[in-house]
Amino acid sequence: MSNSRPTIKDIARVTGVSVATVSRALRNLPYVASATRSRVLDAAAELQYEAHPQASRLASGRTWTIGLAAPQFGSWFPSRALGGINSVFAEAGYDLLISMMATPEDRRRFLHEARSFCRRVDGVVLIDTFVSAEGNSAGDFFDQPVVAVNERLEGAASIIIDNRVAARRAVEHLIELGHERIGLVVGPQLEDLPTPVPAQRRLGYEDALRAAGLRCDPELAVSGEWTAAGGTVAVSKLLECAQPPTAVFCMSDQMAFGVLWAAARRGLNIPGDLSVIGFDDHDLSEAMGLTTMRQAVDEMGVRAAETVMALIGGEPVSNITWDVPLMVRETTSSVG
Amino acid sequence: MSNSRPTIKDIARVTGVSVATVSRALRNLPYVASATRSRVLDAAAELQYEAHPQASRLASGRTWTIGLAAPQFGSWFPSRALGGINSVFAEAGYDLLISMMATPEDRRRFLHEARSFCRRVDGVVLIDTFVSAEGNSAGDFFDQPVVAVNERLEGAASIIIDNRVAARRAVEHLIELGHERIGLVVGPQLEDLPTPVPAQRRLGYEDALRAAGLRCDPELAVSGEWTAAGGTVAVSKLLECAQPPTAVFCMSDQMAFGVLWAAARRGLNIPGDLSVIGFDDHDLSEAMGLTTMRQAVDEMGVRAAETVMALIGGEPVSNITWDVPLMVRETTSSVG
DNA sequence: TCCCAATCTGTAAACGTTTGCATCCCTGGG
DNA sequence: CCCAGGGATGCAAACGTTTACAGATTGGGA
Repeated sequence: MSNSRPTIKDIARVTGVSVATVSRALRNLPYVASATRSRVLDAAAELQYEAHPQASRLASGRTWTIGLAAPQFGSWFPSRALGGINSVFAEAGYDLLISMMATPEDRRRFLHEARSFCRRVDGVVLIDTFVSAEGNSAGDFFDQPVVAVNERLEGAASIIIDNRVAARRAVEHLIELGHERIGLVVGPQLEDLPTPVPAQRRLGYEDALRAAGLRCDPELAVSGEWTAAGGTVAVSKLLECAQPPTAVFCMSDQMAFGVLWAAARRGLNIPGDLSVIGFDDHDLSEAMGLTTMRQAVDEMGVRAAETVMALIGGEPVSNITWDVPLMVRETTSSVG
Repeated sequence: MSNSRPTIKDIARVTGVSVATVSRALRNLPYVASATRSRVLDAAAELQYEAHPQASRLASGRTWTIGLAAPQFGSWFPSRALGGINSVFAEAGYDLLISMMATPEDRRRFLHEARSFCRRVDGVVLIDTFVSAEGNSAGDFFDQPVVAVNERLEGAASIIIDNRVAARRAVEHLIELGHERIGLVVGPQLEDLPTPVPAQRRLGYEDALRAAGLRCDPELAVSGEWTAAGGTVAVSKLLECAQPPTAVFCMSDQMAFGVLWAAARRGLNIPGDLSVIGFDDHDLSEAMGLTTMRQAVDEMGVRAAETVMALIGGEPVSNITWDVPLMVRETTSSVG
C-alpha cells in the first residue's frame, strides 16, 4: 500500500492536464476552462488531495502563518486576546505560531531572533511586548507586518486603550458618588518590562482628583503585586491609615478581588463601608459584582487579527484606540 | 541592494565547496573534514546565514513544529500547561502551532482536519480534548505521535491524574477533621465535552464517605458552573438545607472562590462555620489561603512536551499518572 | 480573408534544502 | 608495491509546489 498522499502530479495524470493547470484550477486562478476546472476539482476530491504545506510555502513564499508573541498566556489579558485572535485566523485559514516570553531573558532572545521568526510567518501580533523600549520602530526587528496590542510602535499598527483617560473615568465615578478620600491600589512596574501602564493609570487617578479639587494624599496610594494577594496586602495598609479611604480604585480586577476578600474578612460591608472599583472586567468580575472598567480584550484580539491580515493585504498601518466603558455593579455606592 | 538572505549556495561559493558539503557541515553530520567544517561555519556566521525553514522542511520532511490543541487557553488548566510546554519546546528549537477548539463545532472540525494538521507538525499534544470519545485510538485521527493530557487514549502517550483517588483524598481530609456532613459542589458535565472528570471526582467523594461509614446525602451534592459564580449559587443552596454541611468539597478552586466569597458575605466564618476544600491549586489559591488538591499543571506540561519529543525520537508510548498532593491551608479546620 | 486579442494550456525553471550515489584520495596491512 | 577500505567531497536528483513564458486555439471585427 502506498501510504504517501497524492500530489499535484497524480491529479494531472488522472485528469490528463498539466500540473500547471491543476495548480491554477485548485487555487481558483483565472485562465482555466470551467470544464477543466471541474474535472480537476472532482479528481482532487476523489483522491482526497491536499496541497503539501511546506512545498507550497517554499514555492510561493507565503507561510499562511501568523506569529503571536506575548509574555505569557496564563494571565487574563493575553489569554483572552488569544481567543479573539484565534477565531479570526482559524476562519481565514492561517496557522497560529506562538512565542512566549516569560522572562526578560526570553524577551531579549525573542527580539534578537525576530528576523528569523519572521521567515516563518506572514505577519506578527505583539501583545504586551513593549518593543518600543528597545528600538525605534518595528522595522528595527521585524521584516513582516506587525500589529502591537497595548503599545504604540512606529511602523506597526497598534491597538491600545487610553489608560490615563480610563483610570480618570473610574475615579470620577467614585467622586460622583460623593467620595473624597479615594485610595489607589497600584500595580508595580514589572522588572524589566517597561510598560507605561501603571504610570498612566496613576496619572488618570490624579487627573480626576485634581479636577475635582481633591488633594492627592500619597499615603492613599499603596502598591502591591498584580494579584489578589497584592490587593489583600494593599488594602490592609490603606485601612490602617489615620484617615482611611471610603473608596478604592484598583489597577486590576485581580487586585480588586483581593481587596474584596480582605475587606469581607475584616467584616467590612461592601460597598457600605468601602466602595471598590477595578480595571479589566475579568471573567469573575460579573459574578463578584465588581464595578470596573471594561477592557473588551477578545474584541481587541479580533481587531488585531483583522488588522494584521489587512497589513498583509497591503493596507497602510493604522492606530486604534479602544473604548473602555464603565461597568457599574454592586461594589460601589454613594458615600454613607 | 540585494535584500534576499544568503542561501547555502552563497556559502558554497564563498568557501569553494559544494552545497552538499555545506549542508552536512552546518548540520554536524559526519564525513566532513574539520578544517572544511570550520571554514563553512565561519562563512555562515560571516554571512549571517540561516537555513530557509520551508525549504529544509520540504526536503527533510521534518517540520520542527509541534501542534498543541486545547478547548481554550483562557482557563486555568491549559494556560498553565502551555507555560510548561512552551519552555521545553523553546529550548529544543521546536515551534509551537496551536489549535483552539472553543466550541463543539470547532472540536469536530479539528478532528475532521486532524490528518491535514499532522502534515504541518512532527507531533501533537492534546489537552482536554477527549478524542477517545470519538474514536478508538489516536491512529484513527492522527498520523503523528500524540500525547494526551487528561485523557487515556489508545496509541497515544498519556499524562493524567487519578481524579477519583484525589477527590477521595480531599474528602478524607475533611473526615479526618471530624466533619460528617460534607457538601459537594459539582462542576457540570460540559455540553458535548465528554469528560469523565466530574463523574470521577464524585465517585471519589462517595468512596471516602462510604469508607468512613457516612451516608451519601444526595441533597448535599449541588451542581453549578465551573466558575466562581457557580460556587456562589451552589453554596447558597447548600446552606439552605434542613441540616447544612459543616464542610464543602468543591470540584475546582474557582468554584471554591465563589463559595468563600458567598460565605463571607453571609457573615460566615471560614473555616469556623464552614470548612472549604478545592481542587486545582489555582494561582490565587495560596493568596486566598484555600486548602486544595494541587495539580502541578506546569510540570505536567513539561512532561508532556518531553514525552512527545521522546515519541518523535522513536521511544514507545508511555502512560504517566501524576500525583495530586493535598495542600492544607487556612480554609479547613476541625469541626467546631 | 486576415489579424489581433483574449483565453486556455503546457513546458520548464524556479524555490532552497537534503541525500543517495559515485568518485577520489589517502593510509595501512599484507 | 599493491590493494582494500574508509574518509571526504561532489553531482544531481529528489521534495511538491508556483509561475514566467511560450504556444495553441478561439472568436470577432475590419
